[in-house]
Amino acid sequence: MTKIDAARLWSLNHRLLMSVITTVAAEVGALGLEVKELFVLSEVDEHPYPAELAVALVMPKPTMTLYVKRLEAAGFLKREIDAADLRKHRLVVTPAGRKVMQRGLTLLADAFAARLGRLSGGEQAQLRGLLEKLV
Amino acid sequence: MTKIDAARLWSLNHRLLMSVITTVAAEVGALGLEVKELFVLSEVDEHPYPAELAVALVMPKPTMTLYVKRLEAAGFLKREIDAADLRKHRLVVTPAGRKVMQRGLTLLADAFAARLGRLSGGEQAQLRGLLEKLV
DNA sequence: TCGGGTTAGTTCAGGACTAAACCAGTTCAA
DNA sequence: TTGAACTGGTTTAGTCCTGAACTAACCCGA
Repeated sequence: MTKIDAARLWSLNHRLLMSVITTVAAEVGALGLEVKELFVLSEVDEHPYPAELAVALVMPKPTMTLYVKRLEAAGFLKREIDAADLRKHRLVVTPAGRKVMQRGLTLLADAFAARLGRLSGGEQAQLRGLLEKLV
Repeated sequence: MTKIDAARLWSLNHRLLMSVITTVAAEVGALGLEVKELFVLSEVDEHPYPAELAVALVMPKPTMTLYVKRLEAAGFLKREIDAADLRKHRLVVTPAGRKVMQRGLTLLADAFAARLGRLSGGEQAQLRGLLEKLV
């Protein structure tokens, strides 16, 4: 694979993602959160602190502060002070948050699945395996 | 593949792209353009009008106006009025623009290739085939 | 040849994002 | 047990981006 081909590949991938985001934006918005907020919410279980989330999702800390604040205001998230380290804000997804999260992820997955539908089951598994090696 | 798995797959992919962007941002910036500007520039040959570019790259028209303006100011792009339709601005990549574009794409491709290096040649070909079916 | 509907591109105002600076709590060497 | 260096998180201030509204040019039917 030549270098320019790799760039082309990258570009293809980027366009795919942007396109999927814009198609679900309206429906996800109806749930009361933005697509990016949905991504944050969906990683809280795995990375329950803002700083960890920022690293995991490749975004600056102040941005994460903002998202957490919004999600908390919307009642999708709660903060608790970590007894072991008083600087840390342990994040907990509320029941309402969990419900919205699952609906949102379903919407997103449906839109992506509409694209994935062009692939066979075996190909989907392949793709997953390849991406996991890359990240 | 369940619905949540599809969302997970999407998330993996997104993270990969963001991560690659941030790693090349500094080097590409040294060339005198932003990563997103590079993407615009690289599609000008194929889509020589701002409106077409906006659709192709999945971004709003006002944003495209801004990028074209910057690229033009930097001397990487020229506008010509289309004789057949006076509303249209036909875009032409200048020699300087072409040089920067190739260097930028190489940087991007190298960064992506560094990730791709984790895959065998056969796997890379697989990935390419899968993504092309998806877009 | 008029005029309603459409498209290309821009402007502007307001919202989204983030770099820099900051405060508070933790850690650890002296 | 200090205090210097570090980490978690927020605030501020300013930049970047985009939805809405606009102008100019095109198209086409009556």
